[in-house]
Amino acid sequence: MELATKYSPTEVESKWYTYWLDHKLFSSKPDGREPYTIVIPPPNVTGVLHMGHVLNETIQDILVRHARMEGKNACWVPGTDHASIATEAKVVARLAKQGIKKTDLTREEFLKHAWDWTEEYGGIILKQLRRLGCSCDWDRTAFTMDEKRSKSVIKVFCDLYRKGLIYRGVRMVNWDPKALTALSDEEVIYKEEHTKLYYMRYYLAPEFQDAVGDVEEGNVVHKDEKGYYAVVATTRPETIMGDVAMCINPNDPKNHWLKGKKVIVPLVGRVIPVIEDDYVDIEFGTGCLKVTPAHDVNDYMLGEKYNLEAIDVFNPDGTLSEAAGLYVGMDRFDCRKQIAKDMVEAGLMENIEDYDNKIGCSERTGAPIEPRLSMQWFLKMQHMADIALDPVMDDEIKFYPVKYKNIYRHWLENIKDWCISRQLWWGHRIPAYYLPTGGFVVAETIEEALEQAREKSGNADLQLSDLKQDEDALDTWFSSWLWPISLFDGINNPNNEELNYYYPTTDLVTGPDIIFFWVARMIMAGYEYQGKMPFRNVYFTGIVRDKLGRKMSKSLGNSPDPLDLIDRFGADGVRMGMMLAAPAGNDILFDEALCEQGRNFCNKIWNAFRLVKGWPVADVEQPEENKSYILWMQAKIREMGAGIQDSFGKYRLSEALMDAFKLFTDEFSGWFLEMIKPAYQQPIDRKTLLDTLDIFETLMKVIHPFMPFITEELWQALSERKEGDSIMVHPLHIDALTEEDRVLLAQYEQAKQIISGVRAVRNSKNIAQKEALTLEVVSTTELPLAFVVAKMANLSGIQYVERKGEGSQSFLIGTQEYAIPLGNLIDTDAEVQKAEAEIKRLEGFMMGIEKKLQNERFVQNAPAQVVEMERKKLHDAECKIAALKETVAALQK
RNA sequence: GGGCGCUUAGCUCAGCUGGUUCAGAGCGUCUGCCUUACAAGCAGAGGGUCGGGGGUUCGAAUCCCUCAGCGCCCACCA
Repeated sequence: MELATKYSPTEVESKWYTYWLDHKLFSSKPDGREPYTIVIPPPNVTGVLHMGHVLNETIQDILVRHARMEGKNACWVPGTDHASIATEAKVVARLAKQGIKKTDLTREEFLKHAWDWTEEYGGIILKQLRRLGCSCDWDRTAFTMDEKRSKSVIKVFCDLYRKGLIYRGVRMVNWDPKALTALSDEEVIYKEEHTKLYYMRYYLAPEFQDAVGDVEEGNVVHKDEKGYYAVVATTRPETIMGDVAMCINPNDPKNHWLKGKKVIVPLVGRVIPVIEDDYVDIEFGTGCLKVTPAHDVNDYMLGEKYNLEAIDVFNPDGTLSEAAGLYVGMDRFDCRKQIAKDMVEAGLMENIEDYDNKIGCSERTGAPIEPRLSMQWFLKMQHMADIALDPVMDDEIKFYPVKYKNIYRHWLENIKDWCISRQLWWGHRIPAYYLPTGGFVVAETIEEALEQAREKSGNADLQLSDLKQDEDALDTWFSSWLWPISLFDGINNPNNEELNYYYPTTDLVTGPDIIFFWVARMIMAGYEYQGKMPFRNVYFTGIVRDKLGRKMSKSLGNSPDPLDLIDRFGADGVRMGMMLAAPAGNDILFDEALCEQGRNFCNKIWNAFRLVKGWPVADVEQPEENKSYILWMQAKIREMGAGIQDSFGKYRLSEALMDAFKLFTDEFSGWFLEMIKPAYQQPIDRKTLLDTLDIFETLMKVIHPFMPFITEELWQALSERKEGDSIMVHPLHIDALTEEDRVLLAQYEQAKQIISGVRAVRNSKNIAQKEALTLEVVSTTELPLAFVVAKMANLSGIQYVERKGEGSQSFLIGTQEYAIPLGNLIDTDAEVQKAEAEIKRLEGFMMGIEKKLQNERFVQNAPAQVVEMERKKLHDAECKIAALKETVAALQK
């Protein structure tokens, strides 16, 4: 059958993926083999595949398939994350389009919509992973909110509560006024913003106006016709309604005169005391700080310390509350403008300056965070940090690249308690139940809660309906942190067979952006609940950027659709394109041209296959040369195979791929196939063909982790295979390189250099490959691989001569001279010039070495072999110069 | 404001504990080839005083200091 000259991936890919699924080739069960386990970083259940996924999942698939080719029991567990904030926001937005407000729905009604949405869009991304070729054990597909995972989360919450690690309290938290929920510190992103610094006048209360009197040197006193006043600088004038004090540093000479005084909050008219605390930075602004305990963490701290009232002037949505008294109902930012305007008009604004400020924003909604006092649930983190730090610092868990160890340590050493409650419905509902008489109990089920409640209250008549469950849901990461355990049901069913076999998992592949959200917390949960690490290695990927280094974004339109790329270049091509650009830990500058290279490589493999399959076979004795070629190719595979294996061990996947690419393209296709290629219309002997097919098969296995589809296609076509058989269940064994291999490889290397030398002469003289040439070897020693050189350089003969003939163009490999008789094709002048230039260069080179060797300190201090090497270099250069001089002399005759 | 990392060919990067695997790879570029596997290919070639400056050393891309540029993480200066 005629095969097309171009490889077409589309049908091949869908054919084999279906085949793999039909024969459950990705499925894994505990057995006697060494396990290799990866749990997928669960993508958002409603997400769609983007380039970041392509990178991440390709790496995982390569690692999994590589482990499988090593004969390990590879298990890649897929799943999705309920992503509470993101999904709830999407559902809210969708309902809004239908004219439905979340507030008009009950919790149950809302959750019904959310589940509908999840079922409708959920799992799309998992389907897309199949297009990429991901070899996940799909029967294990999990969801962070499925029954087992939910039960695990609740169980862990109760356990931590019982251990006293979870507590409930009113704290200053990061409030997202758009999503209307509290966030953890990690969910706040600081953004540089150009804002204003407002200098506002706080007049002294009337009873202190006359008390100022004479002030000592160094005080900065403000006074106008309305009296004495202090100046406070703030970026947030809209919070003045919450001002309860003004604070100065006791050691600030310029504000000494304010000590013990009271001032009037501008516009508001409230009289507040001047307090003193050295928290205040003397250098900033005027050294006067307005204290708003309800709206700033530091002010809150001051409020606690000095027992000040906290006036919350905002509603949850960021509008001004009744408590503000002024501007009620206005948005906080509109209010800022308005208040500034009003204050200027009232003559209360001293000055307005431009100011660059960092604003904390919600990671999900982008809304500026409002520090807000509220009742929340927290997890104490010190204990968790204590158990999670050492394993990473001691390399029990290895990070690639290692630089993330430092970042990890810094975070753990400055850990703060984790706010785990979210004012959301989509998520795991907090298993706390409030009693009608006050207080609450925490239990895995409402029945247990009732029991506890009856005991706690001493009221045996309490009914289920008397209990009210906490309205809040848990932070999404409170379920993700259990993922490596909960996927094997290790929380509900401790010490089960699966858990004992697959846990700890082997590798985790993820982005450094979730090192605290997820990686660190999984390590905590791993040690807390299994007493063991959750994974042995963490491979941090880079961020996928466009080829100009810009982040991929919808607004820039620089983010290609992965499925479109797969359609155009094939999944194998896209995988290779992505990996070529992806050294570990570096950002990836993605360029479509790399996928083109991947596609071209597929085509190369395809055509090599066509060639090999097209040869007629003869049952004749295997020629000696062919034996040699095969021994060499096998040695080459052992040599480069070791390098590839080494790269895998260091997670340098782009290097492993590059080596596999070079092995196939240069060594196998460029050299080996050309060596064994029979003469025109001649058959190949059976033994050589079989050996070649065997080598081809080995190469397919080497490449398989990177390009699963084409390698399966060709592996299946290389010989008769049984139904259900696959390349992936035939492990790849590469023997270690032997001493004989090394000798043979060196000889072939030399032969290749001679061949390239001849080709270079051809090129410079425009001599076609078809035209056979004679090679003169200026030596009496025979070339060890003359037949290789003769075939590959198309030589009609090799002559061993004492000196090269007239009209021969020579070249040097090391110190050995070779020449090609060219008759009158030689451009004498040019050759002389070239030779003389080279002589000059070598003479300069020699001078440098001589100088070095004359330096006694060098000869004394440098290791003997280095000195010896220098002497050899000197000698070689002398030989080369001698040969070149002879050439010049001959040319000039 | 603290901490970390990066700067090597036109582009993307490799160069481990200083010395012939030290100046490399892939892509791109240039030249020549439609040679019966592949022009999505083959053969060959050019291209970098290893960010600047200083130091240590017999010897520095590699170690130290410093400057410049870029990037990341953390942090309550309102």
